[in-house]
Amino acid sequence: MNKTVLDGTVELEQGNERENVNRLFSIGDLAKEFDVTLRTLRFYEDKGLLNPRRDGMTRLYTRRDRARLKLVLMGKRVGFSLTEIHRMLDLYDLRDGQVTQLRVSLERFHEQIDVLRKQKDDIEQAIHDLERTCDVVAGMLKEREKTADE
Amino acid sequence: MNKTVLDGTVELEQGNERENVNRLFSIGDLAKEFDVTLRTLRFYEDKGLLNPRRDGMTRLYTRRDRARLKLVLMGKRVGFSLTEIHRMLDLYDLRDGQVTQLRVSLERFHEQIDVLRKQKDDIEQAIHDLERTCDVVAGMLKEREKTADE
DNA sequence: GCAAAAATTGACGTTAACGTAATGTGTTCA
DNA sequence: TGAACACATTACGTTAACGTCAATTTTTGC
Repeated sequence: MNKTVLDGTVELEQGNERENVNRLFSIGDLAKEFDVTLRTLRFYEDKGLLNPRRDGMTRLYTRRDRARLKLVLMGKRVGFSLTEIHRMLDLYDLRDGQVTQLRVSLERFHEQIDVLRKQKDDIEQAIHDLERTCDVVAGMLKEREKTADE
Repeated sequence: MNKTVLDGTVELEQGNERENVNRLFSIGDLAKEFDVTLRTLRFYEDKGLLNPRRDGMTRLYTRRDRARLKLVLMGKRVGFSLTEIHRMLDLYDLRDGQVTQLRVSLERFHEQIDVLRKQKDDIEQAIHDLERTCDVVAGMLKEREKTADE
């Protein structure tokens, strides 16, 4: 069986590299891997999106933290705010159960899809307008060049 | 022949309501018509997006100002920043220009179209991602409901 | 001719998502 | 052993696009 999808990615459970499962990441590791700054990671922690362990003062990120980070970045890519992402992560964390929670987040996703679709339509409209404008300008150019030639 | 497209809208030239062509709008008129606040209109002016005449202190918006406002709001709708909109308005204003100017603005338009196309692609990608996620969550829901029934 | 409605100009406030010092601690390694 | 790193905290700065008073005029309706 696969590991839970809600950790961000579907990964096959395999026995090899057993150590790797418990691997810990430094803040720099994650920063490099996901191309974000240290500040960003600390900021996300501040906002409750991540909560790595500590070795003294130093942050130690587990594989689970890494997965959450992936989700955060994915959420951002598709246009969610950090606050929205936070709520969704909370939902994910209630993974021992509630069907209703899953329903809620599913609905959210669909709403967001609608938003994106509308944005897409608007952009298509804008492209269309600009193309038409281009036609007009091109026409003007032709005329100018013609009368200039005569 | 139609009025220039570069005013933002193509409107048929008709003789009726001759006065209407020179009609002036108060700041409140436009605010109501486009559902923006007075602050917004003054802000846009501050940013050089609009420049209504004055009757003493009071702003008077011409039909042209109104058309520009339309463009601004349309630009915002499709996700442009005010700065980008500003640049585009500048281009629109080059309409009595020389051939070379026309060429330049034509090129800018094409660049802008490319930008829009890329944005559109990004959004489409995001939509796909979200749809896939929806599938996954929907699948989980099915499972939960099933095991709950047993 | 006067109160109410509409406009005016400041100027500080707000939210999101970090950036950017400034300063300090702990480890490494040539 | 000391210069270079990686990490830490604190805290003010930034950008966009307005919101929100406040304190005054101006304009309009009756």
